[in-house]
Amino acid sequence: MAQSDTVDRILDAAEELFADRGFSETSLRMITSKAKVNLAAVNYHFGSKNALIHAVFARFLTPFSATLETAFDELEARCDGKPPTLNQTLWALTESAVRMPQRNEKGISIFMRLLGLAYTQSQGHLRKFLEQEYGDPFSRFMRLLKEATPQLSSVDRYWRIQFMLGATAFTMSSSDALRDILQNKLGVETTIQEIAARLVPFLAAGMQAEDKMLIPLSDSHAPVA
Amino acid sequence: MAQSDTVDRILDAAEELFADRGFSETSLRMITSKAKVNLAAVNYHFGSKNALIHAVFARFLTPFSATLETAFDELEARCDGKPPTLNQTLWALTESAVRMPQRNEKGISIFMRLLGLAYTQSQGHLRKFLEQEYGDPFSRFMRLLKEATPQLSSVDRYWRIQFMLGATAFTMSSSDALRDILQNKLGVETTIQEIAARLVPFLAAGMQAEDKMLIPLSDSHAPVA
DNA sequence: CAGGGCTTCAAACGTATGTTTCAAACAGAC
DNA sequence: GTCTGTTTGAAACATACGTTTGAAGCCCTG
Repeated sequence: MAQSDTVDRILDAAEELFADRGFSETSLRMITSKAKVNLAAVNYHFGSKNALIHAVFARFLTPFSATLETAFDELEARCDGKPPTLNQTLWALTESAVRMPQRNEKGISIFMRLLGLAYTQSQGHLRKFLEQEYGDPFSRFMRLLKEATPQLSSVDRYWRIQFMLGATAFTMSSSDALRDILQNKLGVETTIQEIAARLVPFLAAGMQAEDKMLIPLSDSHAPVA
Repeated sequence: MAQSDTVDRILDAAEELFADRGFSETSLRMITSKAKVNLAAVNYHFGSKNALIHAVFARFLTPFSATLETAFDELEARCDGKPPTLNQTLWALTESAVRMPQRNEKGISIFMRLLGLAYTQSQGHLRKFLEQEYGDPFSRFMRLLKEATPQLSSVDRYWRIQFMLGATAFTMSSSDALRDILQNKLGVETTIQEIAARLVPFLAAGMQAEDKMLIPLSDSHAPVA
């Protein structure tokens, strides 16, 4: 450790605590004591708690978005001209995520949980930050999805993308807990790769569902009270 | 207003603020000032902030779980003997939710968001409360899902249920924001009923997806770093 | 109208938070 | 070794929080 590793220790501790407890519920004192650094170190190195949150995301998202862009480049080159299929697009994303160099065994699942929290907790500053810094690869992914599902109307596609995001973020964000439950109930071990292998076909099938299911909701029974 | 409506005003304000900002991010002072009641009223009427959170959930969930049990009763009666199909089960749940008497125009979507938050934010006390008070209808729903998908292995079913929960909780939990985006981008209004009408076929299709997609993830490219 | 149980109110309490301060410790260059 | 800029340290700051207090107000019964 030629130069101080204070910054990394703070990031490690913050990442884990944020993932476990959310942003507002994690205090700087928890972070600094877990990281075994002085309380003031966060404000010294990052400026503020919000800036620390941004840094936690940036440490993962910056290399990830680069990997993702490369994967999309390769995919589009391989398909030259023709738009990639839905499955190809989803797998490009999934593989990029799974193949990211991971800091520890928790790796990707911690980060999925953080992404889920970012989407869920209102935290306006985070939303703005992510949009600003990583809007491009996201837009590109959206464009690929659009080209892969030309049969869908814009509105249908929009909602189904939200459903995919939800299933993914939610599952990955609690995958540790879910894996534990599965382990206890059915005695089965599950890797994050296996979860992805189950998730992608689920998403693809939902995305390509045929019917819109226009059964009127409000008229099928007499209204209540 | 024969007797004071303080309790209801607090519940209304809390419900909306919790849905907008989350639990930790909503202070009692925000709630009481929005409800135009004294700060101490919350602790007087409910005992604590956590108890207020429980009360907000109970006000909706108690009648809802009753409605849901009835819907399941009717469904099982209609199918006498044979297990209800996946679509029937999902629609029984959805209709019960949509047909709940609603306090205002936001109605169900506020509550969906709250349910999503309950699942997402760690809030141990809430988890415990919900499990204890409303675990039965939830277990019944799970049993129906199991009987409706006998072709799935326990493990597959387990994960796909998680995917469904995720898509639902996530979408509902941010449905206001999503609707706003849709409104701005495509100029489309969307009701919660329409979202449900799009979500259910997505879930059903995903739940019944054929293949397990056993493409090995790690071998399709050279590993990174 | 007098009394008593609810309910409201303003104020304060203790605690926890994010942030700032400023002196001490440290590093590398000369 | 001394100096300079960077990093750490203990302590304090101001603020916001959930909760408690005790007096005042209210409404109904007798």
